Amino acid sequence: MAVGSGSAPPTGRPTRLPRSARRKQLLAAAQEVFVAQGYHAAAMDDIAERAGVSKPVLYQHFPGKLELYLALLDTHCDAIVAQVRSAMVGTSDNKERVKGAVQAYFDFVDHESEAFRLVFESDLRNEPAVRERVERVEKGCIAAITDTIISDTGVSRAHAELLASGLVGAAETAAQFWLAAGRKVPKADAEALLATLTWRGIASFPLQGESA
Amino acid sequence: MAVGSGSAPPTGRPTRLPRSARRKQLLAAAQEVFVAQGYHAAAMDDIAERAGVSKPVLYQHFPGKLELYLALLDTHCDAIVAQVRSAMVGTSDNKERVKGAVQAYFDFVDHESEAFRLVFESDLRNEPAVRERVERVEKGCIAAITDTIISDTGVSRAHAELLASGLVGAAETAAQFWLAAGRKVPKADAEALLATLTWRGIASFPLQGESA
DNA sequence: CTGCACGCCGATCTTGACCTCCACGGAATC
DNA sequence: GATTCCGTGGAGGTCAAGATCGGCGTGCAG
Repeated sequence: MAVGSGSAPPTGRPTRLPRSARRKQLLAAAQEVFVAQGYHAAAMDDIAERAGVSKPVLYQHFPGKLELYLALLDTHCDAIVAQVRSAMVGTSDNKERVKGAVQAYFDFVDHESEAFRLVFESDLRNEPAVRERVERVEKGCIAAITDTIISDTGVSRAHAELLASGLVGAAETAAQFWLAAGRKVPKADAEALLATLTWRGIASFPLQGESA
Repeated sequence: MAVGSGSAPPTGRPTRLPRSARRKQLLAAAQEVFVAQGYHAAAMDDIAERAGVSKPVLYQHFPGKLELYLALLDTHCDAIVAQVRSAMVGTSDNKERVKGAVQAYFDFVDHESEAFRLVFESDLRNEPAVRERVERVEKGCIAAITDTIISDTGVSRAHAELLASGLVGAAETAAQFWLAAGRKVPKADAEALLATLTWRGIASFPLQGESA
């Protein structure tokens, strides 16, 4: 959208650009198209046109469609995992941890570009490279929460993983639903609601341990 | 796999079949391939070969690849919604309702054919017809739970929907994770664990504010 | 016994999308 | 101010996959 020296006119000056800026612009255009159309429906022609350049330029920056998609994916995969991890290590108050993790999912989904669709709604999970990334995100988030659950409750790893996956699923699905429903509920309220739901669910599990 | 009169030999007599049986066999073969490979990666050749017939027969039974997929999808979409609905109306004990809904998801996922992937992991959400089906499942399950939440807690519809989406997401994600992890935990234990988690989460909502 | 009808298969066509080749235009240099 | 160079643009090749036509063999009616 925002190209350094204004948007590319349909026809006129071909706007020469330094390589780095061009690449960033191509990534932005690709993200818009991939998010809007999905991987398969998105054509390289569309991406090139969206960026205001021709296809060869695209292929001078990325070897192929898959690599372009993976570059985008990698950009966002780290973000959500890092946020959840940071929510875990940022405090020792478990209630705050839950709140932080829920907020991480809502922030991720609330990002204007809707880039979360690349991760949560990818139509390329069969591709091993994509599958690996997506699973790493899910596993990473679950693992972070799992460790916290284990060390604070003492339940078995298998059970802790199941609980963690449940919490992750709640946050993820609710965040997506909140967005799909048009943000009818204020973001802070939605986050608080989900945080309360998940916190009440998990809080009593420290059986004989701390009671909040 | 099991064809009425034994498996189709690689070469021999081409096993003539009545139309109805042939259709069911084609649907079964298509389901296996779609589940294993996803929609895009699945080729009509693969499906035909899996069924032991040639492509023209496939097109004599279904107008195209999309219609074949939709036929499969319709078969399974109703199942999960009906199960969740039945869990809601089958009792007035909310704890049992939660247990029943969780069990519905685990049963759905535990079905041998792994047909749940057609609904939960479809790589064709861009297709409006598919999108409509999948969203109807999600919306339907959420709606069923939402109504129960509203009538038993009195929270606003928007908030109840968010809570319901959270519960649905927890059950769905946990069930899938449980399966992906290789059923390490006995099914009944996993169901009980998730039922406890979600029940504890939702149980104290009646008459309670959100800021604990 | 013989002609007929029907379901099935091998081989083919076509579309559409990813990925490269020949002409043009501005910028730096002497 | 002319030349050379490099990046851009439109037109085309290739290939995979969905969709389809003439031949064949089997079982049945007459």
